[in-house]
Amino acid sequence: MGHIRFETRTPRDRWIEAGLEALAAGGPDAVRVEALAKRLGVTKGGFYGFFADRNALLTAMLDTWERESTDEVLERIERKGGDPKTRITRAGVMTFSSHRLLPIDLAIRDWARRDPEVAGRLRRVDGQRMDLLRQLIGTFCDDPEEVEARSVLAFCLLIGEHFLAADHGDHTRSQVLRRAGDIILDRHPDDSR
Amino acid sequence: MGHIRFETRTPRDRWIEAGLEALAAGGPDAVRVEALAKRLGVTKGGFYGFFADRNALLTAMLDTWERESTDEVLERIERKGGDPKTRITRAGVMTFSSHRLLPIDLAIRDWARRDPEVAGRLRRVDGQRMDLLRQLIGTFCDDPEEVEARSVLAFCLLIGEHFLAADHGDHTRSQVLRRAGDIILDRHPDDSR
DNA sequence: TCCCTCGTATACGCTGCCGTATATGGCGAA
DNA sequence: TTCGCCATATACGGCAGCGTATACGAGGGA
Repeated sequence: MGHIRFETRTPRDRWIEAGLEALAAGGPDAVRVEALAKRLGVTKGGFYGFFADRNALLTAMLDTWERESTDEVLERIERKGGDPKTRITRAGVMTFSSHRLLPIDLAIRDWARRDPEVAGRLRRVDGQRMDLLRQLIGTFCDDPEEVEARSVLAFCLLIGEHFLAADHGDHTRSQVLRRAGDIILDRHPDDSR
Repeated sequence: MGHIRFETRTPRDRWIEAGLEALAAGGPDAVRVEALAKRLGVTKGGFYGFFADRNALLTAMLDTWERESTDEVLERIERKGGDPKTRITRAGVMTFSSHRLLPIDLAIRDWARRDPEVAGRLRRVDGQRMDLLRQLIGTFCDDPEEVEARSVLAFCLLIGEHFLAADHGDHTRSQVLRRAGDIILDRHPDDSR
Protein backbone atom coordinates (compact mmCIF):
# COMPACT_ATOMS: atom_id res chain seq x y z
CA MET A 1 0.00 0.00 0.00
CA GLY A 2 2.16 2.83 1.24
CA HIS A 3 4.69 2.72 -1.56
CA ILE A 4 6.05 6.19 -0.90
CA ARG A 5 8.75 7.48 -3.20
CA PHE A 6 10.56 10.41 -1.67
CA GLU A 7 11.89 11.74 -4.94
CA THR A 8 10.74 10.90 -8.39
CA ARG A 9 14.04 10.55 -10.08
CA THR A 10 13.85 11.76 -13.66
CA PRO A 11 10.43 13.17 -13.37
CA ARG A 12 7.77 13.88 -15.89
CA ASP A 13 8.54 17.58 -15.61
CA ARG A 14 12.02 17.11 -16.90
CA TRP A 15 10.80 15.49 -20.05
CA ILE A 16 8.37 18.34 -20.50
CA GLU A 17 11.04 20.91 -19.88
CA ALA A 18 13.42 19.27 -22.33
CA GLY A 19 10.57 19.04 -24.80
CA LEU A 20 9.84 22.74 -24.52
CA GLU A 21 13.49 23.54 -25.05
CA ALA A 22 13.56 21.41 -28.15
CA LEU A 23 10.36 23.04 -29.35
CA ALA A 24 11.84 26.48 -28.85
CA ALA A 25 15.02 25.55 -30.66
CA GLY A 26 13.66 23.62 -33.59
CA GLY A 27 9.89 23.59 -33.71
CA PRO A 28 7.54 20.71 -32.99
CA ASP A 29 9.35 18.38 -35.38
CA ALA A 30 12.45 18.71 -33.25
CA VAL A 31 10.69 17.21 -30.24
CA ARG A 32 11.93 13.65 -30.62
CA VAL A 33 11.81 11.23 -27.77
CA GLU A 34 15.20 9.69 -28.31
CA ALA A 35 16.86 13.06 -28.77
CA LEU A 36 15.38 14.35 -25.52
CA ALA A 37 16.57 11.22 -23.75
CA LYS A 38 20.10 11.73 -24.96
CA ARG A 39 19.97 15.33 -23.88
CA LEU A 40 18.81 14.26 -20.42
CA GLY A 41 21.58 11.72 -20.24
CA VAL A 42 19.21 8.77 -20.10
CA THR A 43 17.57 6.51 -22.62
CA LYS A 44 13.96 6.63 -23.63
CA GLY A 45 13.32 3.62 -21.40
CA GLY A 46 11.56 5.60 -18.73
CA PHE A 47 9.73 7.94 -21.06
CA TYR A 48 6.89 5.61 -21.83
CA GLY A 49 6.20 5.21 -18.15
CA PHE A 50 5.16 8.85 -18.00
CA PHE A 51 3.67 9.35 -21.43
CA ALA A 52 1.59 7.12 -23.64
CA ASP A 53 3.46 8.33 -26.68
CA ARG A 54 5.16 11.32 -28.21
CA ASN A 55 1.85 13.03 -28.70
CA ALA A 56 1.06 12.87 -25.00
CA LEU A 57 4.29 14.72 -24.35
CA LEU A 58 3.35 17.42 -26.81
CA THR A 59 0.02 17.84 -25.08
CA ALA A 60 1.66 18.03 -21.68
CA MET A 61 4.08 20.60 -23.01
CA LEU A 62 1.23 22.73 -24.27
CA ASP A 63 -0.52 22.40 -20.90
CA THR A 64 2.57 23.62 -19.12
CA TRP A 65 3.11 26.49 -21.52
CA GLU A 66 -0.53 27.55 -21.35
CA ARG A 67 -0.51 27.64 -17.57
CA GLU A 68 2.77 29.48 -17.30
CA SER A 69 1.86 31.97 -19.98
CA THR A 70 -1.41 33.01 -18.43
CA ASP A 71 -1.83 32.53 -14.72
CA GLU A 72 1.67 33.28 -13.66
CA VAL A 73 2.39 36.22 -15.92
CA LEU A 74 -0.95 37.89 -15.39
CA GLU A 75 -0.80 37.36 -11.65
CA ARG A 76 2.63 38.92 -11.38
CA ILE A 77 1.50 41.93 -13.38
CA GLU A 78 -1.59 42.43 -11.23
CA ARG A 79 0.50 42.19 -8.10
CA LYS A 80 3.03 44.79 -9.12
CA GLY A 81 0.53 47.52 -9.93
CA GLY A 82 1.64 50.82 -11.41
CA ASP A 83 -0.08 53.13 -13.82
CA PRO A 84 -1.69 51.58 -16.92
CA LYS A 85 0.86 52.62 -19.50
CA THR A 86 3.71 51.34 -17.38
CA ARG A 87 1.92 48.09 -16.83
CA ILE A 88 1.45 47.57 -20.55
CA THR A 89 5.12 47.99 -21.11
CA ARG A 90 5.83 45.64 -18.25
CA ALA A 91 3.40 43.03 -19.56
CA GLY A 92 5.20 43.09 -22.86
CA VAL A 93 8.54 42.82 -21.19
CA MET A 94 7.50 39.94 -18.98
CA THR A 95 6.02 37.77 -21.68
CA PHE A 96 8.17 38.64 -24.60
CA SER A 97 11.54 39.18 -23.03
CA SER A 98 11.67 36.05 -20.96
CA HIS A 99 14.50 34.03 -22.36
CA ARG A 100 12.55 31.00 -21.37
CA LEU A 101 9.06 31.77 -22.61
CA LEU A 102 9.73 33.92 -25.64
CA PRO A 103 11.16 31.33 -28.02
CA ILE A 104 8.55 28.84 -26.93
CA ASP A 105 5.86 31.36 -27.60
CA LEU A 106 7.15 32.11 -31.07
CA ALA A 107 7.48 28.45 -31.94
CA ILE A 108 3.94 27.78 -30.77
CA ARG A 109 2.67 30.69 -32.84
CA ASP A 110 4.05 29.12 -35.97
CA TRP A 111 2.83 25.71 -34.92
CA ALA A 112 -0.66 27.08 -34.41
CA ARG A 113 -0.87 28.04 -38.08
CA ARG A 114 -0.85 24.35 -38.94
CA ASP A 115 -2.46 22.60 -36.00
CA PRO A 116 -6.03 23.54 -35.05
CA GLU A 117 -5.70 22.24 -31.51
CA VAL A 118 -2.66 24.37 -30.91
CA ALA A 119 -4.46 27.28 -32.52
CA GLY A 120 -7.27 26.85 -30.00
CA ARG A 121 -4.92 27.02 -27.08
CA LEU A 122 -3.15 30.04 -28.50
CA ARG A 123 -6.52 31.67 -28.93
CA ARG A 124 -7.20 31.29 -25.24
CA VAL A 125 -3.82 32.65 -24.23
CA ASP A 126 -3.88 35.56 -26.64
CA GLY A 127 -7.43 36.28 -25.60
CA GLN A 128 -6.33 36.83 -22.03
CA ARG A 129 -3.42 38.99 -23.05
CA MET A 130 -5.60 41.05 -25.32
CA ASP A 131 -8.10 41.49 -22.51
CA LEU A 132 -5.39 42.90 -20.34
CA LEU A 133 -4.29 45.26 -23.09
CA ARG A 134 -7.86 46.36 -23.77
CA GLN A 135 -8.43 47.03 -20.12
CA LEU A 136 -5.26 49.06 -19.70
CA ILE A 137 -5.59 50.99 -22.93
CA GLY A 138 -9.25 51.58 -22.12
CA THR A 139 -8.17 53.71 -19.17
CA PHE A 140 -6.98 56.48 -21.46
CA CYS A 141 -8.92 55.91 -24.64
CA ASP A 142 -12.70 56.00 -24.99
CA ASP A 143 -13.53 54.85 -28.49
CA PRO A 144 -13.86 51.04 -28.27
CA GLU A 145 -12.74 50.55 -31.83
CA GLU A 146 -9.65 52.60 -31.19
CA VAL A 147 -8.95 50.63 -28.03
CA GLU A 148 -9.10 47.46 -30.06
CA ALA A 149 -6.88 48.89 -32.77
CA ARG A 150 -4.26 50.06 -30.30
CA SER A 151 -4.34 46.75 -28.47
CA VAL A 152 -3.76 44.85 -31.67
CA LEU A 153 -1.00 47.24 -32.61
CA ALA A 154 0.71 46.69 -29.29
CA PHE A 155 0.42 42.96 -29.56
CA CYS A 156 1.57 42.81 -33.15
CA LEU A 157 4.54 44.98 -32.36
CA LEU A 158 5.60 42.67 -29.55
CA ILE A 159 5.23 39.58 -31.69
CA GLY A 160 6.22 40.93 -35.06
CA GLU A 161 9.38 42.47 -33.78
CA HIS A 162 10.84 39.00 -33.36
CA PHE A 163 9.92 37.95 -36.87
CA LEU A 164 11.24 41.10 -38.47
CA ALA A 165 14.77 40.94 -39.84
CA ALA A 166 15.90 44.46 -40.50
CA ASP A 167 18.39 47.01 -39.31
CA HIS A 168 17.52 50.54 -38.38
CA GLY A 169 20.48 52.55 -39.49
CA ASP A 170 21.50 54.94 -36.74
CA HIS A 171 18.87 53.76 -34.29
CA THR A 172 18.86 50.68 -32.14
CA ARG A 173 16.01 48.25 -32.13
CA SER A 174 14.99 49.22 -28.61
CA GLN A 175 15.03 52.91 -29.47
CA VAL A 176 12.68 52.25 -32.33
CA LEU A 177 10.47 50.07 -30.19
CA ARG A 178 10.15 52.66 -27.49
CA ARG A 179 9.25 55.28 -30.03
CA ALA A 180 6.70 52.93 -31.58
CA GLY A 181 5.29 52.39 -28.11
CA ASP A 182 4.89 56.15 -27.79
CA ILE A 183 2.73 56.15 -30.89
CA ILE A 184 0.60 53.25 -29.75
CA LEU A 185 0.09 54.65 -26.29
CA ASP A 186 -0.41 58.17 -27.62
CA ARG A 187 2.43 59.29 -25.44
CA HIS A 188 4.75 62.19 -26.01
CA PRO A 189 8.31 60.96 -26.73
CA ASP A 190 9.68 62.91 -23.77
CA ASP A 191 7.32 61.20 -21.36
CA SER A 192 8.42 57.67 -22.21
CA ARG A 193 11.58 57.81 -20.18
CA MET B 1 26.38 18.54 -80.21
CA GLY B 2 23.13 20.38 -80.69
CA HIS B 3 21.19 18.25 -78.25
CA ILE B 4 18.21 20.53 -78.10
CA ARG B 5 15.31 19.52 -75.87
CA PHE B 6 12.18 21.39 -76.89
CA GLU B 7 10.44 20.99 -73.53
CA THR B 8 11.97 20.06 -70.26
CA ARG B 9 9.46 17.58 -69.07
CA THR B 10 9.14 17.72 -65.32
CA PRO B 11 11.31 20.70 -64.89
CA ARG B 12 13.36 21.96 -62.05
CA ASP B 13 10.77 24.69 -61.45
CA ARG B 14 8.11 22.17 -60.62
CA TRP B 15 10.17 20.67 -57.87
CA ILE B 16 10.83 24.13 -56.53
CA GLU B 17 7.19 25.04 -56.70
CA ALA B 18 6.13 21.85 -54.94
CA GLY B 19 8.84 22.47 -52.37
CA LEU B 20 7.55 25.95 -51.66
CA GLU B 21 4.04 24.61 -51.24
CA ALA B 22 5.27 22.02 -48.79
CA LEU B 23 7.24 24.68 -46.96
CA ALA B 24 4.19 26.87 -46.69
CA ALA B 25 2.05 24.03 -45.43
CA GLY B 26 4.40 22.38 -42.98
CA GLY B 27 7.65 24.26 -42.59
CA PRO B 28 11.08 23.24 -43.81
CA ASP B 29 10.85 19.79 -42.25
CA ALA B 30 7.91 19.05 -44.49
CA VAL B 31 10.00 19.49 -47.60
CA ARG B 32 10.78 15.83 -48.25
CA VAL B 33 11.98 14.66 -51.62
CA GLU B 34 9.89 11.52 -51.76
CA ALA B 35 6.76 13.31 -50.62
CA LEU B 36 7.18 15.97 -53.30
CA ALA B 37 7.66 13.26 -55.89
CA LYS B 38 4.45 11.56 -54.91
CA ARG B 39 2.66 14.88 -55.04
CA LEU B 40 3.99 15.49 -58.54
CA GLY B 41 2.94 12.03 -59.61
CA VAL B 42 6.47 10.84 -60.26
CA THR B 43 9.19 9.18 -58.26
CA LYS B 44 12.26 10.84 -56.93
CA GLY B 45 14.20 9.29 -59.82
CA GLY B 46 14.54 12.52 -61.72
CA PHE B 47 15.06 14.76 -58.74
CA TYR B 48 18.75 14.09 -58.33
CA GLY B 49 19.29 15.08 -61.94
CA PHE B 50 18.30 18.64 -61.05
CA PHE B 51 19.53 18.91 -57.50
CA ALA B 52 22.59 17.57 -55.76
CA ASP B 53 20.57 16.82 -52.69
CA ARG B 54 17.64 18.00 -50.60
CA ASN B 55 19.63 20.97 -49.43
CA ALA B 56 20.17 22.19 -52.96
CA LEU B 57 16.42 22.24 -53.40
CA LEU B 58 15.98 24.31 -50.25
CA THR B 59 18.52 26.80 -51.56
CA ALA B 60 16.80 27.00 -54.92
CA MET B 61 13.48 27.52 -53.17
CA LEU B 62 14.92 30.40 -51.20
CA ASP B 63 16.37 31.91 -54.38
CA THR B 64 12.98 31.80 -56.03
CA TRP B 65 11.20 33.24 -53.03
CA GLU B 66 13.75 36.01 -52.65
CA ARG B 67 13.45 37.06 -56.24
CA GLU B 68 9.67 36.95 -56.30
CA SER B 69 9.36 38.78 -53.01
CA THR B 70 11.52 41.70 -53.98
CA ASP B 71 11.85 42.49 -57.65
CA GLU B 72 8.38 41.59 -58.72
CA VAL B 73 6.43 43.04 -55.84
CA LEU B 74 8.40 46.25 -55.66
CA GLU B 75 8.26 46.71 -59.38
CA ARG B 76 4.51 46.31 -59.51
CA ILE B 77 4.06 48.83 -56.72
CA GLU B 78 6.28 51.35 -58.43
CA ARG B 79 4.40 50.91 -61.66
CA LYS B 80 0.98 51.50 -60.22
CA GLY B 81 1.76 54.81 -58.57
CA GLY B 82 -0.76 56.59 -56.37
CA ASP B 83 -0.30 58.71 -53.30
CA PRO B 84 2.09 57.44 -50.62
CA LYS B 85 -0.46 56.33 -48.03
CA THR B 86 -2.39 54.39 -50.63
CA ARG B 87 0.78 52.77 -51.88
CA ILE B 88 1.70 51.63 -48.39
CA THR B 89 -1.62 49.94 -48.01
CA ARG B 90 -1.21 48.40 -51.42
CA ALA B 91 2.29 47.17 -50.65
CA GLY B 92 0.94 45.42 -47.61
CA VAL B 93 -1.90 43.92 -49.53
CA MET B 94 0.31 42.68 -52.33
CA THR B 95 2.89 40.96 -50.21
CA PHE B 96 0.80 39.81 -47.34
CA SER B 97 -2.47 38.95 -48.96
CA SER B 98 -1.10 36.88 -51.78
CA HIS B 99 -2.40 33.41 -51.19
CA ARG B 100 0.76 32.18 -52.76
CA LEU B 101 3.45 34.27 -51.10
CA LEU B 102 1.97 34.88 -47.67
CA PRO B 103 2.22 31.40 -46.17
CA ILE B 104 5.67 30.99 -47.65
CA ASP B 105 6.72 34.26 -46.14
CA LEU B 106 5.47 33.30 -42.70
CA ALA B 107 7.13 29.90 -42.83
CA ILE B 108 10.42 31.46 -43.85
CA ARG B 109 10.16 33.95 -41.03
CA ASP B 110 9.99 31.16 -38.51
CA TRP B 111 12.70 29.25 -40.31
CA ALA B 112 14.96 32.29 -40.19
CA ARG B 113 14.90 32.24 -36.41
CA ARG B 114 16.84 28.97 -36.51
CA ASP B 115 18.91 29.12 -39.67
CA PRO B 116 21.41 31.97 -40.05
CA GLU B 117 21.58 31.65 -43.82
CA VAL B 118 17.83 32.01 -44.09
CA ALA B 119 18.01 34.89 -41.66
CA GLY B 120 20.46 36.63 -43.96
CA ARG B 121 18.16 36.32 -46.91
CA LEU B 122 15.20 37.54 -44.91
CA ARG B 123 17.26 40.49 -43.83
CA ARG B 124 17.81 41.47 -47.42
CA VAL B 125 14.14 41.12 -48.29
CA ASP B 126 12.87 42.91 -45.23
CA GLY B 127 15.46 45.59 -45.76
CA GLN B 128 14.00 46.40 -49.16
CA ARG B 129 10.47 46.43 -47.84
CA MET B 130 11.43 48.63 -44.95
CA ASP B 131 13.16 51.01 -47.36
CA LEU B 132 9.95 51.33 -49.28
CA LEU B 133 8.00 52.01 -46.10
CA ARG B 134 10.54 54.56 -44.91
CA GLN B 135 10.42 56.34 -48.21
CA LEU B 136 6.64 56.49 -48.32
CA ILE B 137 6.18 57.41 -44.68
CA GLY B 138 8.95 59.97 -45.07
CA THR B 139 6.70 61.91 -47.41
CA PHE B 140 4.42 62.99 -44.57
CA CYS B 141 6.64 62.69 -41.52
CA ASP B 142 9.85 64.60 -40.89
CA ASP B 143 11.42 63.17 -37.74
CA PRO B 144 13.63 60.29 -38.93
CA GLU B 145 13.17 58.38 -35.70
CA GLU B 146 9.43 58.64 -36.02
CA VAL B 147 9.61 57.50 -39.62
CA GLU B 148 11.52 54.46 -38.48
CA ALA B 149 9.07 53.79 -35.65
CA ARG B 150 6.04 54.04 -37.91
CA SER B 151 7.67 51.85 -40.54
CA VAL B 152 8.38 49.16 -37.99
CA LEU B 153 4.86 49.46 -36.67
CA ALA B 154 3.43 49.00 -40.13
CA PHE B 155 5.60 46.02 -40.83
CA CYS B 156 4.96 44.38 -37.49
CA LEU B 157 1.24 44.85 -37.91
CA LEU B 158 1.30 43.15 -41.29
CA ILE B 159 3.36 40.25 -40.01
CA GLY B 160 2.06 39.96 -36.48
CA GLU B 161 -1.54 39.94 -37.55
CA HIS B 162 -1.03 36.47 -38.97
CA PHE B 163 0.55 35.16 -35.80
CA LEU B 164 -2.08 36.65 -33.53
CA ALA B 165 -4.91 34.36 -32.49
CA ALA B 166 -7.63 36.50 -31.02
CA ASP B 167 -11.16 37.62 -31.68
CA HIS B 168 -12.27 41.20 -31.61
CA GLY B 169 -15.78 41.06 -30.23
CA ASP B 170 -18.03 43.22 -32.32
CA HIS B 171 -15.37 44.22 -34.77
CA THR B 172 -13.94 42.28 -37.66
CA ARG B 173 -10.27 41.75 -38.11
CA SER B 174 -10.15 43.95 -41.17
CA GLN B 175 -12.00 46.74 -39.38
CA VAL B 176 -9.43 46.65 -36.63
CA LEU B 177 -6.58 46.54 -39.10
CA ARG B 178 -7.84 49.54 -40.99
CA ARG B 179 -8.20 51.48 -37.80
CA ALA B 180 -4.70 50.46 -36.75
CA GLY B 181 -3.50 51.65 -40.12
CA ASP B 182 -5.09 55.00 -39.41
CA ILE B 183 -3.02 55.31 -36.28
CA ILE B 184 0.21 54.31 -37.99
CA LEU B 185 -0.34 56.63 -40.92
CA ASP B 186 -1.61 59.40 -38.67
CA ARG B 187 -4.78 59.43 -40.67
CA HIS B 188 -8.20 60.48 -39.53
CA PRO B 189 -10.57 57.46 -39.45
CA ASP B 190 -12.98 59.13 -41.85
CA ASP B 191 -10.25 59.59 -44.46
CA SER B 192 -9.30 55.94 -44.62
CA ARG B 193 -12.21 54.93 -46.82
C1' DT C 1 15.09 1.36 -88.96
C1' DC C 2 18.49 1.45 -85.24
C1' DC C 3 20.78 3.74 -81.66
C1' DC C 4 21.81 7.01 -78.22
C1' DT C 5 20.34 10.06 -74.77
C1' DC C 6 17.96 11.52 -71.04
C1' DG C 7 14.11 11.49 -67.85
C1' DT C 8 12.01 8.34 -64.99
C1' DA C 9 11.22 3.93 -62.41
C1' DT C 10 12.93 0.38 -59.48
C1' DA C 11 15.76 -1.57 -56.12
C1' DC C 12 19.00 -1.14 -52.48
C1' DG C 13 21.53 0.12 -48.08
C1' DC C 14 21.71 3.27 -44.48
C1' DT C 15 20.10 6.09 -40.72
C1' DG C 16 16.96 8.00 -37.36
C1' DC C 17 13.00 7.55 -35.03
C1' DC C 18 8.73 5.32 -32.85
C1' DG C 19 6.77 2.17 -29.74
C1' DT C 20 7.13 -2.54 -27.34
C1' DA C 21 9.10 -6.20 -24.79
C1' DT C 22 12.33 -7.75 -21.73
C1' DA C 23 16.48 -7.51 -18.73
C1' DT C 24 19.01 -5.11 -14.97
C1' DG C 25 20.10 -3.01 -10.89
C1' DG C 26 19.42 0.00 -6.91
C1' DC C 27 16.74 1.20 -3.04
C1' DG C 28 13.14 0.76 0.51
C1' DA C 29 10.55 -2.46 3.25
C1' DA C 30 10.46 -6.33 6.12
C1' DT D 1 20.05 -9.83 4.42
C1' DT D 2 16.51 -10.80 1.25
C1' DC D 3 12.63 -9.52 -1.47
C1' DG D 4 10.06 -6.86 -4.57
C1' DC D 5 9.30 -2.68 -7.07
C1' DC D 6 10.23 0.67 -10.32
C1' DA D 7 13.08 3.62 -13.17
C1' DT D 8 16.10 2.86 -16.47
C1' DA D 9 18.83 0.13 -19.98
C1' DT D 10 18.88 -2.97 -23.76
C1' DA D 11 17.17 -5.22 -27.65
C1' DC D 12 13.94 -5.55 -31.23
C1' DG D 13 10.71 -4.79 -35.36
C1' DG D 14 8.86 -1.53 -38.22
C1' DC D 15 8.58 2.61 -40.98
C1' DA D 16 9.96 6.69 -43.48
C1' DG D 17 13.20 9.30 -45.58
C1' DC D 18 17.91 10.13 -47.99
C1' DG D 19 21.05 9.29 -51.57
C1' DT D 20 23.01 5.79 -55.05
C1' DA D 21 23.11 2.41 -58.63
C1' DT D 22 20.94 0.35 -62.19
C1' DA D 23 17.19 -0.86 -65.39
C1' DC D 24 13.64 0.78 -68.55
C1' DG D 25 11.67 3.18 -72.37
C1' DA D 26 10.23 6.93 -75.34
C1' DG D 27 11.88 10.45 -78.72
C1' DG D 28 15.05 12.47 -81.80
C1' DG D 29 18.99 11.97 -85.00
C1' DA D 30 21.38 9.27 -88.36
